[in-house]
Amino acid sequence: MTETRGERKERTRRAILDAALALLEESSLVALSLRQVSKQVGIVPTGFYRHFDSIEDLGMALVDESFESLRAMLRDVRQGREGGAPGWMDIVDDSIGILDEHVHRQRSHFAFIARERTAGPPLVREAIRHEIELCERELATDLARLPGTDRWSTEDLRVLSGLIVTAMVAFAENTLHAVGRPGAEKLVVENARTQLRMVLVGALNWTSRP
Amino acid sequence: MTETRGERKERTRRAILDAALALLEESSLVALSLRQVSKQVGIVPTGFYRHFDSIEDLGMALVDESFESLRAMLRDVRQGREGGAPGWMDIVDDSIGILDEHVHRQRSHFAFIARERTAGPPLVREAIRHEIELCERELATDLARLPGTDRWSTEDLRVLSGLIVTAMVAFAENTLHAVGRPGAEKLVVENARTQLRMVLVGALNWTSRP
DNA sequence: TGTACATCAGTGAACGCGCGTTCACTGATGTAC
DNA sequence: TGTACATCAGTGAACGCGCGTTCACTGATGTAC
Repeated sequence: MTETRGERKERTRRAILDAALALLEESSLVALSLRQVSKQVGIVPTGFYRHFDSIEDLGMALVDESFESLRAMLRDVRQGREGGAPGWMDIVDDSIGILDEHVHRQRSHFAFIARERTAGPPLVREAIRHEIELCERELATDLARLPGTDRWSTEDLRVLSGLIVTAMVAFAENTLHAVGRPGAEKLVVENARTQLRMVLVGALNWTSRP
Repeated sequence: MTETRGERKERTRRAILDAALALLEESSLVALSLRQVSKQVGIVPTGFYRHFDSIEDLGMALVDESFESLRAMLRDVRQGREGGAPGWMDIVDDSIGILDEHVHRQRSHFAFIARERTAGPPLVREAIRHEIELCERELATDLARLPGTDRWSTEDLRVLSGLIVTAMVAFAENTLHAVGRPGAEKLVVENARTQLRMVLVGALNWTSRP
């Protein structure tokens, strides 16, 4: 034997998560059955319970790992910005490029979040909402560190972050919808780029009320 | 008899739509069963087929009537702007106020669209996407009529419309989430107001590339 | 190293339930004459 | 106005199916001595 019992169990767990992610590109958590997932994995339905209490429980695990990979991407975005002080517009272009690439590489994770954000079981919806709020907060902190934001109140920085995150969520959704149609994909990227530039022009000309 | 057969049929159809809307505040189309709806209406399951071919068909009818009422609201927004030339910021305040009121009055319609936009059956998703795109186009036309947009390319006007519509969709979703918590509701409105102002500051300082 | 026992991932049968859909029907409403 | 027939919204029984969950199980892996 080259594999311990724990490793084998982890492999099955992974297979369940992957099977669910694949099925969830077409369906939604609330319409996904434990038997569909088990069948896809190649285990008997009752075997599912060795790994998760319910489909909703599995959904929570998917939220965790989706945002783990998203956070890794956001670190990339920040890191790409360190050393050197590129212009605002370069930041926009780089960030959108990285997000675009990440959506393609983690397509099923983004499809999952986009869908369950509004349609998932209440606990899953709440977890996703919470994670997105954390992203907004982190973005606000980042923005506060950039030069030129001294005239901004903390409140306005958070509002701006909310706007940017909303636009980026929409960008990710549009990218998913355009996947496989190169012309459409390029248009979606251009669209997001311009939108973010518009928001930044607004930001640079903004002064928080006293 | 005071009611014709056609009137009675229409009344049942209306009851089915209303029952579905009520159930869909909690659930999603793909998890909604014909039997749940029939039970709520008080007819036998097979009676459903006299009015709709399937749950998906019922969903398409709900998309139609949701956007019909949304369009009525957008007419209000435009009308409120006629006669007199209020400042940009007044337009923002008025528009958000009207949208906010409408979301409250047609809560179930908005909840339906928010959910099925990403989670519905493919045909329903496509129909909603199409309707939202129409809204973007109409907004672009409206913006083109306003003074100060002469330096804008047609393309940039559409991109700006997309950004505004995205922000308004997010606003409607946030409002739904905040319903019943007055403090949160007020915050959501303030948030949307500020975001739209930021976008407009960006717009007023924007010049399309030659 | 060998043995005896414990753990536990995955099995397989069985259950009651809600599902969509079929079909033949009923009886009030509508229409033609 | 009265009669004979057509329409059709809603009924009710029946079907086969996939569902989540229970339970007792198997047999390979892990552990204690």
